[in-house]
Amino acid sequence: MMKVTSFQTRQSMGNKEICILVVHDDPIYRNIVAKMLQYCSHYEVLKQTIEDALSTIREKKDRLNLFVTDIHRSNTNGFEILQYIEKEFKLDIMSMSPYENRKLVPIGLTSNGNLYFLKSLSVNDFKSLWQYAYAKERGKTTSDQDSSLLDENMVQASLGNTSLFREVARGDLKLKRRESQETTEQNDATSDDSPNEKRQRVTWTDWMHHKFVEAIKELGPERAFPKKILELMNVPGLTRESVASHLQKYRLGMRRAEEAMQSTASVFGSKLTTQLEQKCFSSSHFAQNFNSSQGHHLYLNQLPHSISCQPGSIYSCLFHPEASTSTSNLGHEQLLTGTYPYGHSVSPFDATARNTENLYGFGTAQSNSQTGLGRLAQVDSGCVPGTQVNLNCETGAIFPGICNGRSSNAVSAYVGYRLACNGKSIETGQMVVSCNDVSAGVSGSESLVQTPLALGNDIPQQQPSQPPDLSGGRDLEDLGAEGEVHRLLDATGSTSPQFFWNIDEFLVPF
DNA sequence: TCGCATATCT
DNA sequence: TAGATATGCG
Repeated sequence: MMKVTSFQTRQSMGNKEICILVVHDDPIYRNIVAKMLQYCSHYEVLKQTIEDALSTIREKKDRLNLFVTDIHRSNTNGFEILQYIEKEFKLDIMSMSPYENRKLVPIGLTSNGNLYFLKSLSVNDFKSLWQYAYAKERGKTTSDQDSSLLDENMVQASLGNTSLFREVARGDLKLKRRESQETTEQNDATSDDSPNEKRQRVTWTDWMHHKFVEAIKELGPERAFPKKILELMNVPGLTRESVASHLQKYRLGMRRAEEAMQSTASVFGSKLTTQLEQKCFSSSHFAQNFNSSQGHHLYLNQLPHSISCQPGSIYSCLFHPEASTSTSNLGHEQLLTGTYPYGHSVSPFDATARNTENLYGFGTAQSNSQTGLGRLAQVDSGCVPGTQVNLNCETGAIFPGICNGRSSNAVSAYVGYRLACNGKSIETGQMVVSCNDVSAGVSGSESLVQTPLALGNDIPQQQPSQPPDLSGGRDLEDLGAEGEVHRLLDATGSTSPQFFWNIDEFLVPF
């Protein structure tokens, strides 16, 4: 696959340079966007108000490759402008919205082959924009094949958190692929066009890996050979060698996973889980909470970091409500695990449903799946190795003390956590969880607000002490499961990041 | 053509 | 620098 760098671009394009026009009424925003584009692409970037832009477009029509604007414009209707420019000048348009309004996506994408960003552009988006312009330009002059792959690279690189855009863009890509495939069917995409040239490095995007996994599923593990996978994947330009290489890595990951699962199962599955469960279930508060039809449960949506996801790895998270105000009965330390399948984060609850499908089964009792306690789950086979996955741990009944608090005051707790991968600590930290009185019978009144880190004043004064330093990656086995629990129980105080969470958004009734 | 070891790249 | 990807060989 063609990997675009500015050097290559300049070479391949000869004297022709990319020209991008940024149009925005706000001069500050205009300057920022233009500067970013210039910084990332080194190509000519013009910045103008819409009034000037129209004449510029007329003037430089042949040189312009990309038109960047904002559909939320104060004075003018952004969509009308898009339509006008597209019709008149047949330009590629990149539109964006500062608001995450999904309803606007289809409108933003009505233009032919355009991009739409749900949110304002990020640095990564900028880095990709000029590649898009380049790919488009190149598509005009050369075969569609490379540019279609480039398009996807760009899409991948520019995604950020805009998952909806990902879907839409991919749909668009698929269409393009189909079209280009029809026209280039005769050309064998896997053959080298120039024998002595080094093969371009393939970037295995989420999308490609997904197809790869789908192909393996279809063929079955025994018959999943590179050639067959390649055929099923049907990705122009992809070679059998690349697939073979990817398959090798994939199998290696699976093998490691199996081993890890076995060793981790023995540690977590028996000793630690049992011990913790006994503690939790012996608590009357916990039982009350658990039996409540309202099910007051706090969910920590996203731990304050993401992890590098490996297929088959088992991630676990041990929580410890460290301290609280007004509310007694904290101190349940519980083991919680999450499952992180392809492209998503799912809760332990989801994992139950998915377990039979594409996750490796992992022995958990029914009670576990309901509470989220003691669950161990595995990254499913479709997980893209090395991708950053947001940990999305639901703590479920982790904080029964808080949830069943009798106090009319807001309550909060410091929660220490230790993340482990395959039994090995990968991070420790803590966060603050707080909510209003949610004593029995009151539901939905929880009000946790995610607070920017900078607002230090909003962080309750009561400071826990230092959490244990487990960052050295010691094995659970080294410490012994019991020892590990005690270390966490000792966790106190820190200046590390603290978070509030809006649990209303994440409350899921049983 | 496959799978593995290892080189190369990023 | 490690992890991702390419390459060479039986």
